[in-house]
Amino acid sequence: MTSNRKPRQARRTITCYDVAQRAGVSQSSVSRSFRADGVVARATRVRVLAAAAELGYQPNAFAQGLITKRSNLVAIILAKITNLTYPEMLANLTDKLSQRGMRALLFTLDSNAVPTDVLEQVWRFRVDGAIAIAQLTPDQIDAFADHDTPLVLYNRISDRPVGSVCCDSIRGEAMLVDGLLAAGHRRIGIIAGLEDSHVGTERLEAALGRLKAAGYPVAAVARGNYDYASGRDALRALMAEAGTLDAVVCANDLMAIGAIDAARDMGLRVPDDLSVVGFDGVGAADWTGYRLTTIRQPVEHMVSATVSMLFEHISDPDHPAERRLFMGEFVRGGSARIA
Amino acid sequence: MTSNRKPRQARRTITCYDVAQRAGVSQSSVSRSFRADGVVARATRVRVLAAAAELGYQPNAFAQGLITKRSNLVAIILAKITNLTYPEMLANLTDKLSQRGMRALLFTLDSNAVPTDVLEQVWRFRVDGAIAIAQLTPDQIDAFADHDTPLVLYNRISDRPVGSVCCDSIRGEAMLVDGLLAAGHRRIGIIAGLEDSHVGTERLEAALGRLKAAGYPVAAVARGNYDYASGRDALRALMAEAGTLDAVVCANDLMAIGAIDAARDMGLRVPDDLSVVGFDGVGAADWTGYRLTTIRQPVEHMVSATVSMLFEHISDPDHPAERRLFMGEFVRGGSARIA
DNA sequence: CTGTTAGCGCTTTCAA
DNA sequence: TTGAAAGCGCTAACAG
Repeated sequence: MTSNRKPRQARRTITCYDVAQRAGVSQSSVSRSFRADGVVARATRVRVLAAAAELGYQPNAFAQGLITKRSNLVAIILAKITNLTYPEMLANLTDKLSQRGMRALLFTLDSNAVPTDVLEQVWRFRVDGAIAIAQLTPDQIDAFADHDTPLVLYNRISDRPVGSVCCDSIRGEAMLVDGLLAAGHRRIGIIAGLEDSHVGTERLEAALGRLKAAGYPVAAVARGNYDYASGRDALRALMAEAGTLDAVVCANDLMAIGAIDAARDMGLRVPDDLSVVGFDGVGAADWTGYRLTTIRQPVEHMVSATVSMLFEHISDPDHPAERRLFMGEFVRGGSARIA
Repeated sequence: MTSNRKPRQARRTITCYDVAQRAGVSQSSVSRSFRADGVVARATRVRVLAAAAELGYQPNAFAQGLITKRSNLVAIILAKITNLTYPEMLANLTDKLSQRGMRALLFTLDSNAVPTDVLEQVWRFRVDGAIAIAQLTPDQIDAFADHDTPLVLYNRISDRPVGSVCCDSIRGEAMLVDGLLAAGHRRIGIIAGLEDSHVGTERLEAALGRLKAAGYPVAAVARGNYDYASGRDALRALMAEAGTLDAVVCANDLMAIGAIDAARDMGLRVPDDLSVVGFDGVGAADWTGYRLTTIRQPVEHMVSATVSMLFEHISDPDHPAERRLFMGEFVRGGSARIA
């Protein structure tokens, strides 16, 4: 009585030797047939590809990577995936990467900071490049240079020499604040983002500066963490502090939406009693319940730019670090009285 | 005059031989020191690790994978990333995977169907397992078996033997429909999802069946594609077709929110004039502007189950296919008159 | 406990 | 245009 257990690994892993044998060529011809630039007779390639198809052969990316020293992997280091503009961004990104033959190795982070063990994994996989949507320390950025790994920051900058693609917070906030002032708003509050985030501080500074320059300094400032509930809470705090307010400038759309709901809860009409503006242009900003006045980030273009920039660095390691700053699109919406 | 161009690759890639030399041990001792189960004298390991740290050495995952035949990679095949419950899910997923030493190789898809070239890449990278949040054909599922690659479906099922983790649409819809009926609703419309999606058909069937069984067949059905705008449009179509309606059952929250906004646009009060229920329990469902009555998927538990199941298959290839069905949580909300 | 040795599956000279 | 041969950086027997 023999056991019934069917043998594991009956189907031995198929290598290029199997294909070579079946096609009646050498193993190196198989290799050549699979590379676009491989020098092979057309007939040979056809025969090899046919044999490969019959066998269900796929080249082993690990063996390839080991010898060519190209992994065809790009690390995506993503903080706080809850931001509603990220899903769109991520899909776009993996799409653009795969168009260039690259796969996305995804790392998500709880916080904005990047733990060491994440970078350790990045090094182990010898990624060809990395895109960070998270805050890297200067040392960490230098580590990328040390590892000859091109890096591009998305909506972040650094004083280290590193490429970055951002949406212009300063001009965006300026448009918003100027519009509010021009429409006669005078007592303006701000719901700021986190202190440890680049856009957080930049958007706050921009709004503050613009208000001050106009001679109508900010009436009150509250901080949120970019989510809906924090926007709601921040609005209440703001009203409690300032007593009355004409308008509120929010560091992102989600908090702006929270602020609108809080204002309505307090019996305020938006925009009649209170104007609210956001930033980002997420999907929900368009909903008829909010029709948010905001700055829409040109996500597609920014992602394209990020990927192009990364590839420039991959193909030319001496390519100088560059910053690309995209202007956001003003979305009039209906949540603010703006001329 | 020598050129100033600093030599590329000055910093030759560091291998375990470099570490071995520096630590004064053999190369295999370096290898052992880096594996948790490696048999080495404590002192040796300390010396090796110190040398490695000084040199900035990290084991090459490709060389490791080539020889061990374990890539430590899990493919995540994700359709339609726009669904608002996915960001939460994705972050959760990569997190749980990395706790088990696995990295996420992310593939995003435009449609619900999975193109061949995506699977081709999955094979090339010899992933240790895969999680599909996308519709695979029976043949494609068989291909995973042929490649000895464990697979778990998330919120999808198949008649092929494959593991899956789902939220119970049938009992969820039943709770919703029963609640509506018990509260006296009689003319009930449905906004269904796409026909090619598993939850789409299942939720529709469940709601239809429950209504029919109760003796109050559906008043009207419209289809949407799960996004906000399609929910809005579907509600208008529904009202045009049915004339008047007590309640609308929507296949997901985003469409339910669109439906609420459309109803309000038509001057209907929710829930006084029209009850609206959704499904999923996304973040926006909680917003005070909507307070959606819905079924919340236990995303965290579902993700945990998915990852556990995947690892059971990875560690025991003979582990039988299993379906795990999680009950969603009824969220009373305020968008429906339910006892 | 440690070193030696033989590959993992592929790319890439180098000759033929 | 093709094949032979030498590794890429590592793991895993196998002796010692």
